[in-house]
Formats: sequence, C-alpha cells, structure tokens
Amino acid sequence: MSENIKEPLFNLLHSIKRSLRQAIDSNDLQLTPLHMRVLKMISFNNNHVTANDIVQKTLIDKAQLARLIKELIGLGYVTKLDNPTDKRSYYLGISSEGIDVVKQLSVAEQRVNEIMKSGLTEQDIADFTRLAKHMAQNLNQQND
Amino acid sequence: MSENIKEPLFNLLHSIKRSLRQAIDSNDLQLTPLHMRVLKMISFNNNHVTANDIVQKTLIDKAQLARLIKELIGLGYVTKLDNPTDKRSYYLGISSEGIDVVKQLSVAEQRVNEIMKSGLTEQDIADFTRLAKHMAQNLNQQND
DNA sequence: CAATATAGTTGACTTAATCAACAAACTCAA
DNA sequence: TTGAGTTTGTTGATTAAGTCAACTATATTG
Repeated sequence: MSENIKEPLFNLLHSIKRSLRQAIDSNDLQLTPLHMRVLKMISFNNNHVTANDIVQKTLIDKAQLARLIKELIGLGYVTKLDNPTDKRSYYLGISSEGIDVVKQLSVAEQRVNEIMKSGLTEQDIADFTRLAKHMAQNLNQQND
Repeated sequence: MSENIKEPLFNLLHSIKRSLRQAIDSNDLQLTPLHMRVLKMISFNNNHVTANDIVQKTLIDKAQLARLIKELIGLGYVTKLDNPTDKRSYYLGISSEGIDVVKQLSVAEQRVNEIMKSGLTEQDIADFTRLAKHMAQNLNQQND
C-alpha cells in the first residue's frame, strides 16, 4: 500500500499556515491567514466581487465569510459598495489602508513562497498546482 | 505574477476534509478527520509509537495531541502501554475496537482517495507527494 | 402574482490550533 | 552524584476555522 497522499498534504498546509502567520505577525497587522486570503481576493477584484463570489471560489462557509468581511470592514480595510443590479448583495472594495496592508502582506507572503519553492523548478510548481486543482475538482464534483 | 501556489492548496485541503468528514459520518463513528489521522498512525505503529513521535511527525501541537489521545482512549480505541526505558512517556496501542474502526475508516478513506485521484497517473501522485514533502521541508527548516 | 431560489446575516456550536505554565522523569557535565 | 538544564506529557485558557440552521430581504420564474 502506497503512502497516503493526504498525510504530506496535511503537513504542508500546517507548515504553510505557520510560516504565513509568522510572516504576518512580524508585520504586526491584526490579521489571520484567512483574513489575508480574503483580503487579497478583494484587492484583486476591487469593487467587482461580491461575498458570494468569494464563497463560490473558496468554498468558505458563507456565515464564516460574512463575519470575516465584517471584521475587515471594522479594521477599515474593506468597504461595501452598492450593487445597483441586485439589492441583496454588494460589491467589495478595498480602502487605501487596505491597499497598503495588502502590499505589506504580499511582501511577507512572497518571502514564504520563495522559501517554499526553493529547489523546485517552475515546471514543478505548475505541475503541482495543476494536480491540486484537478484533485479538488474531482472531490467537489461529488458534493455540489 | 503567476497565481499563488497556496490558493489551490487551501481549496484542496478544504475539499479533502469535507469529503473525509462525510465519509466518516456515513460510518457513524464519533471521529473527526484529525482523530482519524492520529488513529491511523497509532495503528500502523501499534505499541511502538509515543505521543511525542506523533508530534514530531505531524507537528500537531503537543497539547492538542494529548487531548486527542485522551479522547481516543476514552472511546476505547487506544491504550497506553508503559515504556520501560522512559517513565515519562508511554507507547500507544490500539484495541480490538480500534482495529475495527481503522478498518472501516480505511475503506471510507480509500473511496475518497480514489475519487480524488481519478484521472491522474501513479506518476502524477508520486510527483505530487514528492513536491509536497519537499515544500514542507523547506518551510520547516526555517522554523525548527 | 405566487412559489421558489438566492445573498447575506446572526446564533449556536464543533473542530483545530496556539501558547504558557507546570510536574515528573531524564541527561549530562562538573 | 548531584544539580542545572532538557524532555515528555498534561492542563488551562484562548484564538482561529469551520459547520449548520434559521431568518430577512430581494430576485427569479412559472
């Protein structure tokens, strides 16, 4: 029986989150890895992404996400923008403070990325990403 | 800027945990994915693994692990065995009920594995595992 | 229009992870 | 061999992450 594919994955994610947290801490922002993840998505799609879009993309529970966004708004990093075509939802935008934070985060994150990727080729990374996506898709098709 | 390598990983782990939980639930055991992970390690190294060994291997916090093990013992799946060469620690063993549970879990897990791996070659899986281990090691060297 | 579906919010809860303090046992060097 | 420092495991306290159900308000569609 070949070793379980999940064990190294659990280990890797554990290490990533730990490194990420340290990187964030050192910048002394009051954010968790999950905040970071969401904040980055918002900044990439500034004023063009709704809470539900993020739910679709990440599969984060919508209740959890609502609270996360509330916190990011409370910290002044994120703003709500009316969605004129659907009054139930709103577009998420990023404030100038938010932009600044994302910049700092990106630097910290980049450091972690470099450490993580050392000794691997671009092709390795591309393969890895492709396989991860493929497997996630396999699993999600079962459950949606 | 190439897409972040972490995002698909977060997604994958999320999906894995969800699938695993469903698979476990359907067997109606009172175990979480983390219980499952630890229980399997104990069963593989029956009577030859200490709490600390598991901490070393998984990087799970030792406090968290102590409680997990206590629960597994409470459920009657795991037993403690004196370690004659070190009275601080003890070897972990698995009960006959535990063996039975691991069998059930393995079946459920195997189903998830098959779904996850569909469309991938053995080589893909081997590559993926190798890369995951490599990256985890890169990160851990920074922090230990 | 009425039935149904969707977007987001809130409450309550479980699971996972972290950190610090501690007791008991162990190690090893002076 | 003893005592300073380390390791193993435990407990307490807390934070982060994930889940589920109920609900409001708005949209969609037959």
